[in-house]
Amino acid sequence: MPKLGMEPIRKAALVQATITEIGRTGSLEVTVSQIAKRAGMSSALAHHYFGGKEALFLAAMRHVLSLYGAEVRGALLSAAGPQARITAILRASFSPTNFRREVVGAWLNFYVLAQTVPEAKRLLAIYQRRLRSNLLHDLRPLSGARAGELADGLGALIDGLYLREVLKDGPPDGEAAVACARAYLDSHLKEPSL
Amino acid sequence: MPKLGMEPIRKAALVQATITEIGRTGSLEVTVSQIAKRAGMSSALAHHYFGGKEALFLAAMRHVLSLYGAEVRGALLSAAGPQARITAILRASFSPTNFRREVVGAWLNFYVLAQTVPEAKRLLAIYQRRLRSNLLHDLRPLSGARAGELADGLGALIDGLYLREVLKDGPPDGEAAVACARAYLDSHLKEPSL
DNA sequence: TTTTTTGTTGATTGACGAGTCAATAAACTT
DNA sequence: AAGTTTATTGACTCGTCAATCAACAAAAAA
Repeated sequence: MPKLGMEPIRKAALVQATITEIGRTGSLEVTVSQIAKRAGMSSALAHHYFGGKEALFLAAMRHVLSLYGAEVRGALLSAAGPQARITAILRASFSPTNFRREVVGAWLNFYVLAQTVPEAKRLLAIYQRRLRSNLLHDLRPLSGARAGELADGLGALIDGLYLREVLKDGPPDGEAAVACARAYLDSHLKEPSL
Repeated sequence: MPKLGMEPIRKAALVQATITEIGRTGSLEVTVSQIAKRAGMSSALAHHYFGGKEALFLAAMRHVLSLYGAEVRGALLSAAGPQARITAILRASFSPTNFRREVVGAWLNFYVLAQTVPEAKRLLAIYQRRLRSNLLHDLRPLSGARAGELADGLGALIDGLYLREVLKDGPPDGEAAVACARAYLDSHLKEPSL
C-alpha cells in the first residue's frame, strides 16, 4: 500500500490535526496518539515524521502564524491609504478563518507554550513585531509622534479581544471585534493638532 | 509533632505554592508533588486537604481572584468621582501585587483551565462581569449611551495588556499599562456631544 | 486510660503516554 | 533479481504522576 511522496501530505495532515485537537480540548494536554488518530495514522508515524511532540506543536504554530500572515498580506494588497490598510489588517485578524474557536484556542495555548519553549516565544515575538511594524507604518501618517503608543495599544486590544473570545459562548463575531478596534482608533485620531 | 489547627495554614500554603509553581513553570503541568514540596509537606497531605489536583487549582484561582477583587474594592474606597474611580480600578489591576510575572502567568493558565473545567470558566466569567459592571457604573456619567462598548473595549484592553506582559522580558511596568488604558479612555471621552 | 479525632508520610497502585524498535511491504534502483 | 529507500504499524519500554492506603504520632475527649 505504501505510496511514495507521502511525507508532505502526512505532515500537513498532522499539523492540521494538531491545531484541531488543541482547539477542541482547549489545552496542550493532547496525546500524540489522539493527533495521529485524527490525522488517520499511527502515533509511530507522527514520531517518524516530526521526531517528537514539541516539534509537532511548533510546526502547528508556524502554520497558524503563516496563515495569518498570508491573510494580512492579501488584505493589504487591495487597500489604498493608511485608513484602509489598517482596517484591512483588522478585518484579516478577525476574519472567519482566523477568528474561529478552534484557532483562537490554539493561539491561547501557543502563548502558554511560549512560556516554556524558547522557539515558541521567538515565533510569537516575531508575530508581535510584524503586527506592530505594519500598524506603525500606517499610523505614522495619521497620528505622527503618537503612533508608537497607539500601535502598542491596538496590538494589546487585538490580543485581548482574542482572549475574550475564548471564554464567550455562542458563535464568534468578528464584526463586533473589528468595530471595537476601529472605535479605539477613531477616537484617537480625532484631535488634529495636539 | 502534629499540632492542631493546621488545616487552614496548610491549605493557605498549598494555595500560595500552587500559584507560585504555575507562575514559575508557566503552565498547568505542575505535579502535586512539586506544589506540596514547595509548601513544605508531602503530596499525600495535599490530597488529604484538597481531595485532588483540580480542586487545588480552583482554590488557587479563587484566591487570585479574591485578592484582585479586594484590591479593587480598597482602591475604590479612596476615590471620589467617576474619573478617579476608573483610574483606581486601573491602578489596582496593574498594581505591583497583581502585575507580577508569577501572577500574570497564573492568570493566563486559568484561562486555559477555563476551557476544560466549567467551574473555572464560571469564576472567570464572574470576574469579567464584575469588572464590566464596575466600569459601567463610572463610565455612564461620563459617556452615556456609549458606556457599554467602552467598558467592553477597556476590559479587553486590560486582558490584552496582561497577555502581552507574559511574553515580555524585563521587569513588569504597571505604570505604562495604566497610561495605555487611560489614553484609551481619554480619547474616547473627548467628544462632548456626539 | 482508653478512644477518637487530627495530622502526617512512605510506599504502592494503576493508568497513561512519549518515544523506540523490529518487522512488513510496496515502490524505486541497478 | 537483488538491494535500497520510503512508508507504516503493533508491541514494547520506561518514566511519570494522580490517587490511595496502611501505619504512626500526638492531642483531645471520654
